[in-house]
Amino acid sequence: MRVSKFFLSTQKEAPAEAELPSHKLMLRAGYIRKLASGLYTWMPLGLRVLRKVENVVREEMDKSGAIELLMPAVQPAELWQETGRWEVFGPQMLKIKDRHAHDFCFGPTHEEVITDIARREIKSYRQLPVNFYQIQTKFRDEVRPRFGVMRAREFVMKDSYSFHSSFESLEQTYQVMHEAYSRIFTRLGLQFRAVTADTGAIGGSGSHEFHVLADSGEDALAFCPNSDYAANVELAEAVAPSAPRGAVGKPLEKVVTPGQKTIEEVAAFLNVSQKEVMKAIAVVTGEGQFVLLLLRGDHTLNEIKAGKVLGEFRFATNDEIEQNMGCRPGYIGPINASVRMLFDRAAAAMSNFVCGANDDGYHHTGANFGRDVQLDETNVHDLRNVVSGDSSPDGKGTLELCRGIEVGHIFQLRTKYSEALQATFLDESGRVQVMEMGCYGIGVSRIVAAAIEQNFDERGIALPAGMAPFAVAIAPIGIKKNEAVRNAAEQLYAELSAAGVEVLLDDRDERPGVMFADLELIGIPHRIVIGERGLKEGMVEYKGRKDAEAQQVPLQEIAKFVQSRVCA
RNA sequence: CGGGGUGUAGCGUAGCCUGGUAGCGCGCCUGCUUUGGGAGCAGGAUGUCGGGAGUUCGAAUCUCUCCACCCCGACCA
Repeated sequence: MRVSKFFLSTQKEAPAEAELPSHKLMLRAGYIRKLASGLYTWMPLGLRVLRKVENVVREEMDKSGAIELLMPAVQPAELWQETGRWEVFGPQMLKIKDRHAHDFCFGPTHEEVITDIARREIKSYRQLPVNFYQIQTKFRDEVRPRFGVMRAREFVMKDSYSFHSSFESLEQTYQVMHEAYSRIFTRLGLQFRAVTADTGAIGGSGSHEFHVLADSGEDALAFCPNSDYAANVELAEAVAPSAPRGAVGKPLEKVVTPGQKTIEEVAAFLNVSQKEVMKAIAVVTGEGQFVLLLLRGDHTLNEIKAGKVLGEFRFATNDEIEQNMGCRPGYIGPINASVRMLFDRAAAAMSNFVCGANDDGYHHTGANFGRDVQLDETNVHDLRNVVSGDSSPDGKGTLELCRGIEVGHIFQLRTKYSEALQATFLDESGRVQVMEMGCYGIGVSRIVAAAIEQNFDERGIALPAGMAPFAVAIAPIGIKKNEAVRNAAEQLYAELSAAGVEVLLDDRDERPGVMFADLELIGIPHRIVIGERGLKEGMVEYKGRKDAEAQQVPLQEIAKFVQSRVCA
């Protein structure tokens, strides 16, 4: 491709709207342009990158035995009503009406449609297992789209759905997909980690998320460096402290703590560590029950874990706290509280601790279970987020935390959708059985942003070879004026093109600095500079995008030289 | 949806407090010069100052209102 025949649109300064490096760079490099919040045009350059990702995904899916199809983006309400998700999915689903006022949605996902296909097409165990996939545009009306295509409303997703005659078969395909996903992210040159994940509302027995590791990631991940334990912090188990609870050593005292409401303030005021303060969080369940959740002061509540114990819940309002506790938030505590209380495992192991006295402006010190607070073991649960240094649930060391961008998620759906939509088949003995299902998603467009988040420097995008928009760029200096330069550039361009290398010839006759800056910004992995100076010696210059220094290569050898690097 | 913030040329911004001719850098167009790290000189084009209403002799500036966008929280690939 010649730059003069292509469409580059680079900018020196990033629009003020962008925050993340990947978002800024994608805008500056002309990969994407925003149409509206969460809606982006993939410009020619960015589209090439998106297609690279799609192709790797497609190849590996095909290799794994999955079969590609393409479902409509617009789906009728009836199907969603059958599974009950028309209401459940909520405002995240873009609902539309056609000219006959019939309800449709722009598909946020395709379980309903594919299960409808399965129930119509699959009659016999002989047709199972089967794994369908598509690469397609989804729309989810995100509460807060952000970070460019990282969390867009319209995005490209690879979604696949497998159908099985038995759970064992589902587990097998699940494993195959796990391996296929690992190959995909490896081939794309990404640092990633697979973690066990919360299945959320989808349910089922197993779920893994694939995360591209990046400090800007929205998810916190816990992993054990000594074993293969890795889990989303949403799910990672905080095991009970191994040390037994300390002995009662102090008398209970009520101390004045005027204006000291937060754990930080109270700990500093009383000159104790936050670990010695008990945190009380007031919530109200879906049934309207007021509940106090007790955690160690330095820990944070894991709302998903709490939800598993309580069901639906929300944080209590200040008025509700005053009504139930007789004091303002900031001073609530477990002593003499006549409300339901749930203790985190670590909180239950505290002794001689500080807690709110349920009296405005007062806390207790020297509080202890048994003497001051009755502890029923059935009220002790894992309620908190794990922190770095916690024991690994597999007992093989301590946990570390890192951040990740979720780019893939695989689920064992079991029969949730097949049952609702009556996707059944006849087994070997002629009995009607409900199909087992798995589903597997990859955020294709998100991968582009995540990859840039992991591969950039102060000069711009430095994508791994497998994703770069072009493999090689030729930058001839003074192409219009200098015939030798022009000929050498044209010849090399023809030679590399003929060899099947994706090569970009910068024939704009720009100044060197402009070409270099653009080629580095847009993320071309290999650059060949052809100038009058070197040409006199029969040399051209090669520089890898991540190299510190350029090197001189004889013109005669440069094609082979660069090809070996492109393929490497 | 709650909280915070921003809207001035394609991009980045000054001006707003204290009302009076809308400015700068980059980019764009023309010409000449220049060609190994975002060139120089000269000339030029581009603004419903987010929309509407109000106050005022006069509004980018003050008031109200709507809208859009961004950031922080609950969802997800």
